[in-house]
Amino acid sequence: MSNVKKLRTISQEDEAKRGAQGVVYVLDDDPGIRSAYYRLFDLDGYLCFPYESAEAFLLRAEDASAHVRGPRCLLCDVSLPGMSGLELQSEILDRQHTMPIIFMSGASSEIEVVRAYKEGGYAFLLKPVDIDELLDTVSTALALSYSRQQEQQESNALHALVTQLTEREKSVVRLVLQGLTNQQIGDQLHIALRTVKVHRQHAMEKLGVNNVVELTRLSEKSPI
Amino acid sequence: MSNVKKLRTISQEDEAKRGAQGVVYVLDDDPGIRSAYYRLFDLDGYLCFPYESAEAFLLRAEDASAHVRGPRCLLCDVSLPGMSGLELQSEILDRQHTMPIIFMSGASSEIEVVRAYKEGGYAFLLKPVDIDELLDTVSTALALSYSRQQEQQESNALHALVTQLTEREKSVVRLVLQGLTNQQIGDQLHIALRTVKVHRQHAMEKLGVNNVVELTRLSEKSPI
DNA sequence: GTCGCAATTGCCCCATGGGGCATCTATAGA
DNA sequence: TCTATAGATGCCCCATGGGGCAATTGCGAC
Repeated sequence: MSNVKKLRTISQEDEAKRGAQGVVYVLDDDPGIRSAYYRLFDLDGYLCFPYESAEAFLLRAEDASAHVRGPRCLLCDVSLPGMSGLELQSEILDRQHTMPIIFMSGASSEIEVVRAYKEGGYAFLLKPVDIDELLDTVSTALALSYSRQQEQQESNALHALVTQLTEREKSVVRLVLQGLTNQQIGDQLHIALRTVKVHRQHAMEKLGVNNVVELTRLSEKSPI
Repeated sequence: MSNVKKLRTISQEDEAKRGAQGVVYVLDDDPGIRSAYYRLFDLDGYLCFPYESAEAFLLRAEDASAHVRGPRCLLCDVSLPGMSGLELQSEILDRQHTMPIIFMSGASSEIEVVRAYKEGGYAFLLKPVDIDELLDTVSTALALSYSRQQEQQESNALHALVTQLTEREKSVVRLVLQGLTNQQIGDQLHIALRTVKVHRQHAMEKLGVNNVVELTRLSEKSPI
C-alpha cells in the first residue's frame, strides 16, 4: 500500500515536472510514428500524449492531461481517418485557442497547406520531417503557448480584482483614469469631495496599487 | 501650358485619392495577367502598379509610388524569372516590413507554400484565383497595412516628442513613471525638490500631457 | 564678451491628494 | 430585530503637486 502510494506520488511529480516543460499531443494514425514521437519527446523532457485519431483526442485528451500544468501544443497529421486534422483545428479553436497546432503531412496538396495556415495553424511540416526542425518548431510553439497562458492568467487575476470593486468605486476609477481631479469627479457624480476620496482609496486598496501610475498600467491590461 | 498643368494636377489628385484607398503592387511575368489585374484593381478604386519581375519592382516601385500615401500590399507570383517571389520577400522584409505580401501560384509545390508562410507571407492564393477571394484578401491586407502605418506614424510622432526632452527631464520622467514622489526623485538624483518640479513641468509641457495618467499612457506607447 | 539655454535652487502660496475620526442612511441577511 | 456592508458626508490635518518670481552657474554660439 505504501509502495503503491509512493510510486504514484513519484509518477505524479514526474508528470508535473514534465508538464511544466511542455505537453505535446501527438495525433497520427500510424502506431509506429506515434511511438517514435512519444520516445522522442519523452527523451527531450516533454510530456507526450499520443492519439490515433481526432475523435480519440477530443474524447480523452482533456481528462488525460487535466491535472497537468504548463504550455502545450498539438502535433497533428493532416490526413487522418475520420475527422481530418483541419476539421479538428476549427473544433479546437472554438474551445482553447491558446494551443498552437503544428500540422504534418507527406502527400498533401497545396490546398491543405494553405487552408491550415489560413485557419490559424502555427506551422506545417512536410514529411519526411526533419527532427531538428520538428523539435525547433515544437519548442517555439510551446514558448508561444506559455506566453499566451501567462497573459491569460494575468488577465484573469486582474479581472478578479476588478470584480471586487463596487459600481461606485468603478465609476470613480474610470473618471480618475480620464485624468479628472477628485473635485471634478465629485461634481460629475454629484457627490461630495470626501466621498470621492473614500471610493478612490477603497478602489486602490482592492486593486493593490499605490499610485495613479500603477492604476493606469493596470487599467491598460484589464478594462475597468 | 495651363492645360498641361491642369491635367497634371487632376491626375495627381486622382492618384492621391486612389492611394488613400490603397496601393496594390502586382508582380507577374505574364503581361495578360498584369493588365487584367490592373483593370480589376483600377475599377475597384485602388492604385495599381504592375511589374514583370522582382528586379523591376525593386528598381522602379519606390520612385513610382514615392509621392503616394496610403496603405499598400504586394500581390506576387511565386515563380518569376530571375529573382523568385520568395527571394523578393526576404529582400522586402528587411526594408519596410509594413507591407503584407500575397503570393499567387499555379503549379507550386507545398514546399513553396510552407516557406512563404514561414517567412511571414500574408496569404497564399492558388491559381485559378477566385476573384472574390482575391479582392477580399487584398482588402484585409490593405487594412492590416493601414493599421501598421497608423501605429508607425503614432510611434514616430511620440518619439519626436520624447527626443525634445533633455536628459535630465527624461531621468525625472522615468522616476515619475516608477511611481516615486517628487521628493524621492530629488533624493535619488541628488537635486532639490524645486528642481524636480521644474524638470517635471517642462517635460509634461513638451510631451503635451496634462496629468500623470496621460503621461503613463504615452510612456506605454513610446519608451522614455 | 555677450546672449541664450539648461540646470539648479530658494521662498512662498495655493490646490490637490491622502487619510483619521465620527455620523447617518439604506438595504440585505441571520 | 440586530448586524454587516455600501454609500455618503463633514471636519480637520498633513503631505504632495503645481507654479510664480528671482537668482546663480556653466556652456556653446555669434
